[in-house]
Amino acid sequence: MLSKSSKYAIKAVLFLAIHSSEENKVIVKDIAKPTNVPQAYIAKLLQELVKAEIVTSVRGPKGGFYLNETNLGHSIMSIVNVIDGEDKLNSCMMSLEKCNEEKPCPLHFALSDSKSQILKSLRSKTIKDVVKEVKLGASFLPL
Amino acid sequence: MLSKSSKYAIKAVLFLAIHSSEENKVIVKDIAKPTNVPQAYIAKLLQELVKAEIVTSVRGPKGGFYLNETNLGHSIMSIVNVIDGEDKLNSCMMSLEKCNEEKPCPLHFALSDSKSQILKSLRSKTIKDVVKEVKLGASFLPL
DNA sequence: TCTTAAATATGATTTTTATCATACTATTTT
DNA sequence: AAAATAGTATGATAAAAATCATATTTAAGA
Ligand code: FES
Ligand code: FES
Repeated sequence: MLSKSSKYAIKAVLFLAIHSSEENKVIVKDIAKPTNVPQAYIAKLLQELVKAEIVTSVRGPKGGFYLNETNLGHSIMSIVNVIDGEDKLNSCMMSLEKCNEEKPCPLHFALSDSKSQILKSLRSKTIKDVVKEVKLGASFLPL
Repeated sequence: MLSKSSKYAIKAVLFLAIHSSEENKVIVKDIAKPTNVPQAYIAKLLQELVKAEIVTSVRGPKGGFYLNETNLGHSIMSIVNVIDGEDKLNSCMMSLEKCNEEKPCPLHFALSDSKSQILKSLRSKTIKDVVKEVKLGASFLPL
């Protein structure tokens, strides 16, 4: 479904969304431990996210990572796109060049609707949206 | 989503379902080419499927692979289970031990319904069902 | 300005997945 | 019985994904 890397990235971003701010930056070590992701690995993923401007970083002492308002507006999908590439999730379940209604593969009708819904959901849900749910206690950050 | 191996396996099984019978066995070479899967690789996958009794094989000259009536009754999910293992598809999108309603991860509500539908669909659809659709011209085998 | 604490860049290693190769076994045909 | 044709078993290699390691850069603070 999602690569391990994408899952890690989402966990880290959501963790930051909840626990960080410009005045309250978080260093990799303090992201890695609670999210239960190998430190050096999440560091690398964070670098990609910084380049994609999904998270903000500051170097040096008192530095660390946080999400600013713009960052918070990004969709969950955008995280996946940065880490796994644009259309990893989008592709046909049976390796047709492109999944289409004119020449659907045998699994197309069984799966395509649900898959579209998943994509739609990931595209429309922003980091901020998800944080709101977590803060309301409707869902929980896994470790 | 599905591993390459699972996709290959599904393609091969559907190909057999459509083009083979006990009187009309198909040899690996003639599965590999039209399905566009490396021959030695599909051979290996087929062995697993034979062991799992999802396809039938006969050795020696005039031998090959085919699907009998029992084989045709298996679900698409059973193919995936044999190749990728039982709960690769089943797992939480954020690596919670087990995906559950009591302690849902932040993506649970966004995705869980659609995912359940996909699973349900893969579990309920038999090889025979899919073949029927293809024979009616409702869908097509990809290469 | 020097030390220190942080991210960043780069690349090596390990693990997993996919692929390739080859020797072996079973069955048919001659 | 021998030869030929099929799958089967096993393992080697290659490619990709995940993990680990380390040197470099940046900025704060003494
Ligand atoms: S054509 Fe294969 S999933 Fe759409
Ligand atoms: S708890 Fe994560 S998808 Fe259900």
